[in-house]
Amino acid sequence: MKTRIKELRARYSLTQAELARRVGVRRETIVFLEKGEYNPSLKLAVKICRELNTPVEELFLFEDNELDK
Amino acid sequence: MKTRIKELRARYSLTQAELARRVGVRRETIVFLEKGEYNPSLKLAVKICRELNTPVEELFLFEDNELDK
DNA sequence: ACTAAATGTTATATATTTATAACATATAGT
DNA sequence: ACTATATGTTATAAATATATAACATTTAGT
Repeated sequence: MKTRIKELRARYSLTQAELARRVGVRRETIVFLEKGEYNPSLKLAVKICRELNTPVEELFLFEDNELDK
Repeated sequence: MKTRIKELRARYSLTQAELARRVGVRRETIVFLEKGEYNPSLKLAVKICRELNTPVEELFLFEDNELDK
């Protein structure tokens, strides 16, 4: 999974720490998410989307073969 | 969290078992999701959305106070 | 070059999702 | 009423997200 969190976060001049604080997780969690190293809960994903004013499908990008099985 | 999975699933005449099969989880997982009893992974949420031709934000409905903290 | 702040890394613990299995109830067709 | 299929329930195990803490590296400002 790829994500545009880092890009959007920069656009709003938010630090990882500040974004983490706003959505109620640890900064390390944001680091892992930005690296695409894990698959957040839907609730966390939606919270981040709201902070970054971006729809879920635009912030989190799945390759096609990642979704079918 | 509320969800319209059950409603949309009915619209497409899919059983829980068939939807589960298509998105690669157990039927029980669909049951729990339809009851809003848990917060799926983003990947699972997106898979279900694709099967039901519905954007994430329309299939999974969070109360406002559920997201801010 | 120094400093402070931001970002990245790693290891371990805890919480929550998901799998599995077995059974119970409901619904529809005959 | 019987049967098959769909849905719901419960308990336990396994997998994975997230928390926590401590430290390392990078970046920006002075």
